[in-house]
Amino acid sequence: MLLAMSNRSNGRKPTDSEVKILSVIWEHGPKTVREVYDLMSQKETIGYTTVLKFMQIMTEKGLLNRDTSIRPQVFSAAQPQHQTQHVMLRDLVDRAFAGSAGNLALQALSTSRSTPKELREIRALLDKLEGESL
Amino acid sequence: MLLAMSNRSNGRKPTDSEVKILSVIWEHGPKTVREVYDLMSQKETIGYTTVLKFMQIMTEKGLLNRDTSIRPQVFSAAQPQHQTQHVMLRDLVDRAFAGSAGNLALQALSTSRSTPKELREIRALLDKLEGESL
DNA sequence: GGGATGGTACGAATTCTTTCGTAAACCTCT
DNA sequence: AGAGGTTTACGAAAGAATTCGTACCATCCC
Repeated sequence: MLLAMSNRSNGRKPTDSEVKILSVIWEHGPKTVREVYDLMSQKETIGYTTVLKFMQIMTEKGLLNRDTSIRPQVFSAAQPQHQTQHVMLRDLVDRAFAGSAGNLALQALSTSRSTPKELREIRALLDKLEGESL
Repeated sequence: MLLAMSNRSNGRKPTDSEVKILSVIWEHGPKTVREVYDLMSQKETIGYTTVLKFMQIMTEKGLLNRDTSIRPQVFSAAQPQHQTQHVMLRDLVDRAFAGSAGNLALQALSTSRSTPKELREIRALLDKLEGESL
């Protein structure tokens, strides 16, 4: 049986800004607002309270969890990275690739370099998928 | 040598609504506003003038071309489908997959069924890519 | 030609996203 | 305890994207 959706975020894809913040946390682990701000401002100009506001909104939406027991509050991703990626991928596949994930994968591989390791992993997955469909 | 970008659209990714309209035209070929509207309203509730407005904006942005010589004007995609897909893919890879297209492809394949034909094509592409990197 | 029908342009309201100022709350240090 | 610095909450402005009403224009048919 399915779990009721805990809040309005789960099915809905995060906005561009939300993904930027999630990326920081995915890469560096749970962080305070200031830490996220410091990391983000290396790459772009953004205000501290802007980052704060996003993280508050994301907490409301259920994209982030926060530990309010300690003082600079620490925020972590509420959903596993792969799950959020999956939501975004599905959205893109449906909207722009007529539902064909295979076609999307094909384009992704053909238009940008991948590492040999990734290529091996994909081949292994392919072996597995084709094995299943016999 | 490179062509100057004809307008502000080319590097910028289309909005969600714009992609919906592009998808219709990609799938069915050049269409009038009414035709696009008819196709879209099968799947969702949307007003005729809303669709019209989008198609006008998209024409300004250079996403669509229109033939004004005939009366119900016919709109066609100004960019090849794969190019627009590429822009969106790159955006997603950069924002949510830390730049790794291979990782994106892997997720796309593992989370949704692909047809045997697609799998064969991907394998062929893999062969080609790995051949190159020797 | 003139009214009916359908197409096109325009402008504006609405909603969602992004941005940040300001002030209140909290913590540290003396 | 209180000053000074940092963190958090709040609200609202600015900007984008979406939506549609209304009015103007073209075409078709009598």
